[in-house]
Amino acid sequence: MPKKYHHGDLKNALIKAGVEILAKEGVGGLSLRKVAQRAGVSHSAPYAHFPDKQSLIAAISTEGFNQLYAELEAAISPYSKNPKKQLLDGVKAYVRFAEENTDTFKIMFSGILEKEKDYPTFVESSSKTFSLVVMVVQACQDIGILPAAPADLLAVTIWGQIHGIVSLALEGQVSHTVLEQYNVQDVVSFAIEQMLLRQPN
Amino acid sequence: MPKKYHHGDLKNALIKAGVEILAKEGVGGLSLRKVAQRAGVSHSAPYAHFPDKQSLIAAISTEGFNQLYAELEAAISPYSKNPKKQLLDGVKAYVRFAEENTDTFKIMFSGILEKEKDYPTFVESSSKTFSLVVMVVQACQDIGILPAAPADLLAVTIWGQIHGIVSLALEGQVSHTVLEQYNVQDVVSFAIEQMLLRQPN
DNA sequence: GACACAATCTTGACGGTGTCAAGATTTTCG
DNA sequence: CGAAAATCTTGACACCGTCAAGATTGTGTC
Repeated sequence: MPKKYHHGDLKNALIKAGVEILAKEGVGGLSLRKVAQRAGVSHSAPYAHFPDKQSLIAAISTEGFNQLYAELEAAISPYSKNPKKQLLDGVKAYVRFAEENTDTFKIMFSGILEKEKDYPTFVESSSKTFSLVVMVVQACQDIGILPAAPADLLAVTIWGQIHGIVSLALEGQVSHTVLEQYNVQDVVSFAIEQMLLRQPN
Repeated sequence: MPKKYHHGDLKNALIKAGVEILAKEGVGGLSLRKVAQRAGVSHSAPYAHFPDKQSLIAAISTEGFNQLYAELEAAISPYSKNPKKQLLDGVKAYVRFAEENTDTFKIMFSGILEKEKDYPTFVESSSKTFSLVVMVVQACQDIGILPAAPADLLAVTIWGQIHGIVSLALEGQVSHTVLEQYNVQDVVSFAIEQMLLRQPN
């Protein structure tokens, strides 16, 4: 429980302010000075907690991955005995997260953060999330609805597919021919069904 | 053939300068003023040809899509009687383009351009490229190596998959578990093979 | 409890950025 | 040839990330 001591616990307030600005003004509107102002401190107060803007972005992205992890976890955990539902619901949760947090999603995946591997907590949050995907994929392989293959390789394939469709849709790259008839969730559901093996029942 | 009249044909020189800066300094290093300087004109000369920075970015992205289209076309056209090879080689060309033009690729797909639909030539170039994918997918369906489904829907699925894997890899999001053992081309090839139907021979 | 030290925050400055207005120069065209 | 339009320069503005110097507040030690 962080108590206020000087002005409050800035670090987190700055991250929160960043997320809010991101949601309100988009990636282009995110500046250190605006974040500082929204947190009620002067323009270079953030430098007591983040060495530069990239660092703040890394923190916001990390927060995003933590939230994504939590939502995936929540979508998956009720069905530990039903891997197929885990896969379908997990994917739905992923799409929902991207749609509801468009700009956080962008900042997490669109290369705005330039040297990801310099931020260990970011790397950890992101690979923890990936390991969730691997687990579900593995469970699906065990019951024979996904083909036999290295689980991490297959996981990249599946995650990549969902991620790619969502990204293209977010970019408005898909709209004309397809998205007028289907929405993103539908396209993604279709994609996953294509990957599932026919059950030999 | 654009002749020099005042200082040369700026518009194109600016686009070219932009691509070069992009390749040399990355997305973060791209500024209107640097572009102008590299083209040998003063800092606000670009405003005679582009209303704002977004417009220049749109032009660079459009150029990128034209190049991508050309490379896909070149990879595909020799095999008009072999859709499977068209699909595999097209995908390889896509990955190669992303790897060789990392930052142009980013600018094309990473939401840096904020209102794509305001730039008709951009929309046209991008959807022309998409239509190539649809064509190949349709040809593959005709010979029964891809499942029956609306061609554009299936095309989004496949393009999305390739695009997602490439994006995640470019972001360094995949490295730890997978990319140490496989490279991007391998992962993508694996993904495509998963989608192909077993021939009933 | 006092005091030195460290953490936190403010103020002010620097160069770089996108954009606009005013004016200079050049091309185009009637 | 001359007027009008296109092109480019100069200069200014607000905003940005970042740094240095100093003020303020909390922490740990005797």
